[in-house]
Amino acid sequence: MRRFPGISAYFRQLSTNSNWKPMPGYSPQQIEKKWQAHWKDHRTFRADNASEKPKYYVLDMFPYPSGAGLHVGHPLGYIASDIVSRYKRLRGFNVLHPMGFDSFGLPAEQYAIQTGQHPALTTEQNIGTYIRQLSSLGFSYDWSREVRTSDPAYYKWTQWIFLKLFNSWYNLDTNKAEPLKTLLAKFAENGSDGIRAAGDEEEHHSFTNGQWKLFSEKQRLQAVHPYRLAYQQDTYVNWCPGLGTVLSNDEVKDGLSERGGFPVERRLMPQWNLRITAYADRLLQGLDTLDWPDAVKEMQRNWIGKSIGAEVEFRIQNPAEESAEDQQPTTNTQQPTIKVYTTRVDTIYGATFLVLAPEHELVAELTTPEQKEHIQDYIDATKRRSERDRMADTKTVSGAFTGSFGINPLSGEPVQIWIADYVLAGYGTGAVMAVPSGDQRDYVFAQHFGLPIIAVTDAQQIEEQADPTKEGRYINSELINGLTYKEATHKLIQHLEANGIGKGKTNFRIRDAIFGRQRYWGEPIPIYYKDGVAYGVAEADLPLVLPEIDEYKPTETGEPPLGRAKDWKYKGLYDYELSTMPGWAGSSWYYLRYMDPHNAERFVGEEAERYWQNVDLYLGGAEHATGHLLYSRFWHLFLKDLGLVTANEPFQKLINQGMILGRSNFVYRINGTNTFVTLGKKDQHETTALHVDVNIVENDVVDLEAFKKWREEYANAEFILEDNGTYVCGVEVEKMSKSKYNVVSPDVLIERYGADALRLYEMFLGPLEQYKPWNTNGMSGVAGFLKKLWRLYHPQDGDFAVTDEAAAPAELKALHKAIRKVEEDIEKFSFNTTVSALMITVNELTALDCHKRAVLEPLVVLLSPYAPHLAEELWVELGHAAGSISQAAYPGFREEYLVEDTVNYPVAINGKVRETLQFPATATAADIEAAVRASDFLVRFADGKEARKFIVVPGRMVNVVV
RNA sequence: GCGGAUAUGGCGAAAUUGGUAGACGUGCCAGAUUUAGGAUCUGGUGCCGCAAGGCGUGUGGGUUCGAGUCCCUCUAUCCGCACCA
Repeated sequence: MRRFPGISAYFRQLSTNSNWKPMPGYSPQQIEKKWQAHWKDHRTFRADNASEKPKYYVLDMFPYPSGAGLHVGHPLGYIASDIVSRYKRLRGFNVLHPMGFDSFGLPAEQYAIQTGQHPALTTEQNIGTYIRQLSSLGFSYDWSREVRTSDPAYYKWTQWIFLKLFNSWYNLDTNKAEPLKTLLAKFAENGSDGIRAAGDEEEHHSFTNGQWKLFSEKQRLQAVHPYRLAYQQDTYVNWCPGLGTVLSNDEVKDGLSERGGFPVERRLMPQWNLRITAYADRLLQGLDTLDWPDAVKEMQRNWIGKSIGAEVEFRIQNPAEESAEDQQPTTNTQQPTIKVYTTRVDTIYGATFLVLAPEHELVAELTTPEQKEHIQDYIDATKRRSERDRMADTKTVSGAFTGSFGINPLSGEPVQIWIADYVLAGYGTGAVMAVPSGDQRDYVFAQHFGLPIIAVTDAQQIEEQADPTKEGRYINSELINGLTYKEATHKLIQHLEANGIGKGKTNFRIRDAIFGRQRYWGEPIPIYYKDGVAYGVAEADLPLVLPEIDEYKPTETGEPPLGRAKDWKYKGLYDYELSTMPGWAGSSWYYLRYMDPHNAERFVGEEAERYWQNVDLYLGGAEHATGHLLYSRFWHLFLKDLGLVTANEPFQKLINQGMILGRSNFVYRINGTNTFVTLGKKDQHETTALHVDVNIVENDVVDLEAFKKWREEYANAEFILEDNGTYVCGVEVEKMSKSKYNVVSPDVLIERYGADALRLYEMFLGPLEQYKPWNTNGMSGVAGFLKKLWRLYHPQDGDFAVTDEAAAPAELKALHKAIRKVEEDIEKFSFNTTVSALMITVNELTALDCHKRAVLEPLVVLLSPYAPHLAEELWVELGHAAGSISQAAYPGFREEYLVEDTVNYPVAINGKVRETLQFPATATAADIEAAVRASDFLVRFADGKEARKFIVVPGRMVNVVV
């Protein structure tokens, strides 16, 4: 075989051969289709549920299949997870890497309302598009495990878990969820006495075991209901009239629905809830065990919002007492007290008034006749203000005096009782003791309404604003004067508890999760009503299949769409619950179903669950921080309590991939004309910037012919060009969206450069977790890298020509540098530097003109997670079986190849580099010091001064301190 | 207001974790080859300067022989929460 040096082969062929063909080269389009088909036909990436190998579970947050398909931003995380999967397979792990679809959701239903097309149909089509696009990227998913949340075989188990929640209660003594039968046993034995359960204590009625025995079935169920972990209750909800459904807090942004942007209002409605509050503390504790981004953990901590403080009861002063001057608080009277919650009980002597939420139940009772009209006006005004206004307006001070007084339980002083909307009904007790000296809101309120402000520590500076400091010693505080914060808090809580006027108390901000949507396209809640009481559908009757209806709107009477289902009754007798589950129901446990997706007997087989346990690496967007990621943890903890899962947490390591932003291009139309002026000259005219489709722009230069064809109105457009005759666009980075014409489709890029190039480029773009702009220009760089790589294996005429010669030291060094770097970086999930390392290696090997198997075979293995199609192709050309590269041995690096013969040492005086000296790599620090001392280096630069010390950094540099 | 992040060439970025800042890629400049090139190859490219040299990692300070990296200050941008007592 004759060899020509590289490129000239083409031209020789051209000139000597009249019927020349294009130079054969790397053609990803053929290679990629071939290998994708092979992987699919041979089920190359099927994972076994039993193996000698250690398991590794890599999961992407599964997508909602939207109609628009994927743009280049979507696959970013999928590419990273696929690289990890393939890498871990090479490192000897049994890898579970599945994909599925979160296929219930609002867009398909909105589309159905508009067009009458069944959401199942739309969803099915969209999933088809997604699978085609995902497959064309060459992901190593085990497609046999695909799940879809809208599949009855899947949501059967979503409903099953709901019923488990419905049939469980949370025992605070054992600190875990238990089946209701343990509760029923307690009722039968001691009645409701001594039961400590999660939930609203006021809803838990008290009865004796004797009464329990006499209860009817209905009475029993009613008594049990408030203990259930899935329960129905009148709840203030975010009602969205535009969508005709309630939304969870994380589906509401700035008072508008996240989907659709419709206004949202507060409304009291009967709702199904999940008692996530029972798990608040455990959800908080568990965060410490997780390898998650700090931002997400912190968001969850804030969302849970644990605060440690105290509840204090303020007695209400009788009108009669006012004159009687009865200084001895009589605790035996049954008169109502006002319970407040505070995290700063130490400041109680500074509590100079009380503020209740306008919705507080005692407001009516406390309002004196003189104040009645005033208070009613205030309450009405509050109601009129939407939630949104209330949030936006935190500056205005407003409130109203009830006319009544309470008594500060420690100072004994009477304090005015006010209402104000800065106090929230839903948090704590809906009432606060106002300490103007220590809390800025109270301070502003006190100033505005002329209420007293009393300093409580000697360190407080309160002339202009409240001072919440915990420094200093207490003053004006009889019982705790002279004490520090810690001592005072401790002493006060003891005092309160001893006198029955308060107690230490921990509060959480997190609310129970509302679990019903008045919508069609979701899992039916498996509940039916008999005699006005909710019953769970029997397990044997699951799944409760979503019935067909004629229209996807609410009924004329305002019932949810399921009210339209004909003859839809349990056992033909009982009405079903008409709301469906929220979007997050199916996604709260899908990671478990992947472990054993076809199991018809159980939500996940016991053995499969014990083997896979939980997700080792979870990739997805940060937008799910307080929604999906919290709900999943809650469900997992619950399943753990029932002994149904093994691991403590569902997702051990989490990475949030950053968004890829669009790079929008602009053209500048001179106002009132059809003339467009290039960026460089636009300042000479009055112009309007218009988005131009990035697909007809190359390196920010518009293809003017394509531009004229792009839109009819531009067909006769005229242009003022740069002096070099091109039209240059303006650039801005924005979110990718159709309306900005900056969407880049992966399909087009795969067509042109291949999936391998796209995968590499997305990783090369920058750190995975960062937001970064897309720029198609860069694609040619990685495409060039792949061509260069291909040419290492096909140095002439495009023929495969790898030799069996022994590798030279320089070649081995290039290879092993890459092996080490690639391995180090992928363990840190640093994909961009990994790709760079591969590029450098190929550049080096090209420069060395290396075509040797000893180097190129390990290189293919190294490459295979990143550019799997090309790697498979080369692997087979190297003589291996098709599809076997995923079982190849991962090359280990050998230190000895990396050792340098000589090392260049920059020699610096006082940190300033003066000269570079060369030493053998084996030289020790002492050798180098001696050599520098012996050289004329010091003589030349020391200016008569002596070297004070030598700093030799092995392999790096020498610094002489003078 | 509270919390989390980020800041390095025209652009995306790298820096063995305290040791010659700007690797790799793009873009740009020059050259080779080609009828042509959105092809391929070679060289150059942080800024100022003809050069010697000087200056350079958001700002200002500090520690150190030596700081993109550690400490303090301030600023800007992004994200999340927001009257949570």
